Amino acid sequence: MKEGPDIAYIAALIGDPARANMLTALMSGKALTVSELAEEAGVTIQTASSHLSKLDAGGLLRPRKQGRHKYFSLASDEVAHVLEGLMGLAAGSGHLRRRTGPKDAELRQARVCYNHLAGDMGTQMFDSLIARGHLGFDGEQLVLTDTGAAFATDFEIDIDSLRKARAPLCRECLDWSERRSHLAGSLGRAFLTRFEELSWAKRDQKTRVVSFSRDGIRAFHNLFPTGPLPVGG
Amino acid sequence: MKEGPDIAYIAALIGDPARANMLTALMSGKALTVSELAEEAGVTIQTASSHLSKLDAGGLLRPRKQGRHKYFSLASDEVAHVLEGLMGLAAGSGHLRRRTGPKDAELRQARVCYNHLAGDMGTQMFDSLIARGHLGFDGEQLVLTDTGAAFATDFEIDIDSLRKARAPLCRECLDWSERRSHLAGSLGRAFLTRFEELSWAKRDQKTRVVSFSRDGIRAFHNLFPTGPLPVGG
DNA sequence: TGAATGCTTCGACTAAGGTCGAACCATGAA
DNA sequence: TTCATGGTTCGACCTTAGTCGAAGCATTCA
Repeated sequence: MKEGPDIAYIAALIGDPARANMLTALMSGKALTVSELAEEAGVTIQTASSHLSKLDAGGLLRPRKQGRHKYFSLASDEVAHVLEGLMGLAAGSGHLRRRTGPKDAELRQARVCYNHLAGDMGTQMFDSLIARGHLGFDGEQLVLTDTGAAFATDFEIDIDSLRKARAPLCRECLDWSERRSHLAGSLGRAFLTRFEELSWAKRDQKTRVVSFSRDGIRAFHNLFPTGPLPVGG
Repeated sequence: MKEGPDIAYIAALIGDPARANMLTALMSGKALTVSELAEEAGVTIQTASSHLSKLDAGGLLRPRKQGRHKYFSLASDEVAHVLEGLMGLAAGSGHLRRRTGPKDAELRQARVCYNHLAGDMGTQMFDSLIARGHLGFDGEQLVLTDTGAAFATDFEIDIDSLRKARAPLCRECLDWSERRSHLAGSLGRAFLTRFEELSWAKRDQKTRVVSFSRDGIRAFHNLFPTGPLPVGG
């Protein structure tokens, strides 16, 4: 009995535990099959199939058929963005899903948040970029400075083509585990991609954990120092 | 069975139609009593009370007692932001709640979106500010330019004190009815407040409709022209 | 053609939770 | 105190929808 978009319909879609698990899994940015998502959600394949068709009907997913597999990914950045926001609210109200096993600690250290780096290392990177003046705020809006553009270019990230794309270059993303910001947007993704290219880190396929090698960690801290600035730095 | 925040819990809270109606009503930014929210949601007071205590437990609301009334408002900007996002997804997937009555048209023209102006006039204002160079993008990040700051100051908006506050100055907000951007953030609110101060517009108490007077519309279009720019403009 | 794999559909069961009437508390006014 | 009003709590009802077994398509491979 009212005006406006049916927010309850979408929220109810996300509000089922099994479906929420699937969506969370898809936050990694990867496309997953029905059976993988069933496993992820802890339900049988039949139920998963039913859930996925509902999510699809709600426009939250993008399905693709390949042979006898059916792959699902999130429909858009907007969907991912809303999910991020919900995670923030859930973490804020102290509703963590569970705190079992070692995976949780790893997740807090470094994980993928829709293709960019989140967790402790994500916020470290963010803080360092801010401290060096590579990122700045214009009235709380996150912007890439000139030195920041040069820095990224040095790291072999093609800023110009990122700027041309429709997607936001840099966005601030609130980290649910740290309750602090990290870098999202196409630049955030580009950084993570470079880390993988350089074999500094690789993503776990199933858990969103990002594991850095020893050399990777060293190089990372070298590139994104967090200590006191050197004079003139 | 997983890591991370319990997104399903929050989404399920929003996912009930009655609760979603209440939250939508609170998007006006006003604090409402239990009975008002019950009316808004179309349920009895008992059920409303039960819903509200759940929403409160989930950290989505901020309750305040005054005498024998109990007022609820949204807990934070973050909550409003997530709700906006959900509206965008719902509108995008074509799930409008209903299209009855004249209210819907009025809502599309001008409405309140958590204290800033949305709808057709909201996007007009946004487009005009962009076209005049008062707002700009830094890699798709919305920023207020120097001329924009001067423009706002001329309109008797105290930019400096807005900048000092924690809240973002200007944010891009995707409009569910227009599928285009309008201006959110503290600057967006300041503009709407000025419109009311100048009696250009006033808000309907119950429906989020913002109705402009004839003079108000004229002044608005004068201030935010959308046609071709005058030479040298 | 047949077998195996991946996914969908159907139907029946079950549990969760939204709903309201009725009674109960709290505040404020007379 | 007594009454009226605003909210909350309790209990019973009942719809909704998540769940899985079983059967049915579709695709690939031998």
